Amino acid sequence: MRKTLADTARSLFGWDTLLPGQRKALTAADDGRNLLCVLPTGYGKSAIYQVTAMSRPGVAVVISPLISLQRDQVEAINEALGDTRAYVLNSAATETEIDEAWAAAEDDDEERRAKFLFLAPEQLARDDVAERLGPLDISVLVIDEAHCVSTWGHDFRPEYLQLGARVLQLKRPVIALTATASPPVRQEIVERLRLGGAVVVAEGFDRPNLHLSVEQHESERDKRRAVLDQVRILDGQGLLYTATRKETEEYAQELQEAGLRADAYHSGRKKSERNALHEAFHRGGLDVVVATTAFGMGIDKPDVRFVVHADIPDSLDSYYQEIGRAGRDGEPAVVVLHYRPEDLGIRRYFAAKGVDEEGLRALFATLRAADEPLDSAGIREATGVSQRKLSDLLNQLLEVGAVRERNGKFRVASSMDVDQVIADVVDHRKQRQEMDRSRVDMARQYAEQRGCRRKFLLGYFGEEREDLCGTCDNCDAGRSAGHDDDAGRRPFPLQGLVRHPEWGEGVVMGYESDVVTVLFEEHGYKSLSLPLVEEKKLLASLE
DNA sequence: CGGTATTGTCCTAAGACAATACCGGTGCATTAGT
Repeated sequence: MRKTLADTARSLFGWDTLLPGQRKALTAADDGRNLLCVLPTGYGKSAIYQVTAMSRPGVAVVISPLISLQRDQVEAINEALGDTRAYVLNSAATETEIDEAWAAAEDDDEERRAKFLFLAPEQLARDDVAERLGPLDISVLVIDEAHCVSTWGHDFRPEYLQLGARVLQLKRPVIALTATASPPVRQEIVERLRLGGAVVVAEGFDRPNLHLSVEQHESERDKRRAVLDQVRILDGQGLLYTATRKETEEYAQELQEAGLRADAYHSGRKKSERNALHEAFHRGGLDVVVATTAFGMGIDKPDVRFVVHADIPDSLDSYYQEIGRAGRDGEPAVVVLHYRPEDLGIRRYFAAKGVDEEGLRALFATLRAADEPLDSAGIREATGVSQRKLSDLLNQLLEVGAVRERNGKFRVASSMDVDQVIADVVDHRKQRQEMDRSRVDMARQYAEQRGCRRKFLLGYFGEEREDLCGTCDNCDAGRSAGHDDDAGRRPFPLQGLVRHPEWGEGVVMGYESDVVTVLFEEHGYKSLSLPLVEEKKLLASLE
């Protein structure tokens, strides 16, 4: 380890020794390599980019998804440094604050110059912001919560998919950070962010202090009663996740009536109420927060004693992230999923997204009619669509190769037929939907799992584990051992490449009993019966 | 896709059941109107 890095780590964070993952990550960053860190919260992820930024000249540009997180991080950094060197650029900042941030970033004096500039991807997507950042001495480009590229970029926050273009423009090394990313999500992050030659550091998925279990229910009524009874008796503070806002309110009310300090959290509540709830939960003033997926990022309360799900999440990526908020102090914590197969419906519904054919045609026509490549401001002027909508449409056209981007300017790829483009986009959407639904299927497999749940979960994240965990419901009941007995038959290596006559190429993700799960690039996760695979020679190894 | 609320149907009437409509998650930024 280079002396300066070790010194910075010690003086800034009091780290005398570095964990292996930190050492590897810091060394790669110090060498100017692109870096993707998949490390659990509490592992010191933020410190990795902060140490890197402090040990070299220039300003670190940090992309962070939530304005409230940006503010918290800026305050934490400035307090640690005893000086104002971190700034935000977002819509919540006043004009004066934004002017100050730019002035600090552009300051000639290295001693006074900003060391950190926090912004949301929507800001970086703006042409004027990118142009102003261009000439700056940027030390490193940081993408925090990088899994958002994959989970939000495709529809919800399309500017996440445009980060890759900015990475190429700014030509600076990137540090991407996340606490959760299964192997295919890692691959997508690296590809979308254009992290050529990236060093991937992924460690510490197992959380042995979390006890995992699933309770299956026949009717909605039975499930509700079981969830309420359970949350009532669980010790300590915890989280109850539900699929809808309405459910959060209903559960919260019932729990209040049962005498618990409970409150509902979802994005429909007022900012002030959300902040108050956050604060109350942190200082121990609430027994349980009943929440949608809105509650999560930025929570680092160490002593969350339970995470109960009243509805199954849309993927194991989400599930792992949500249960990962329990037991960060290393003390035992309880993790329970209440499952009804019917609950998968709403997840499949959310996984379906339509295509705005009219919008695509209009945008394509505008680009085709232009004499020269247009930037997004130019396109908006010509079409009148919002930045958000434009980003979404552009993503879809870029994805199928109908439009090309260079230095923030867009042009139509030559000789593309409009109807063909639309058909391609629709095709792509279908593929994406198939992938998302297959992720729901993997969550279902976890719920219906009869073997060791931890083994299954870790396998999903690419961590093979031989022994049974002994701290899940199936291990407790002695089911796991019998179930995984014949796990010896493994005709294809884990993570090995295979080909299926219908689904094409895929990667072997795991074995369970006599079923092999393969992730196909274009069709998502598929589980195949091994006897059938062998009889019909359905998979060919490409190793 | 499934749950829930609303409307429709049966015809002695009221209430039971069926058919139908509607709704559902994440946040940035921006803007209109107090």
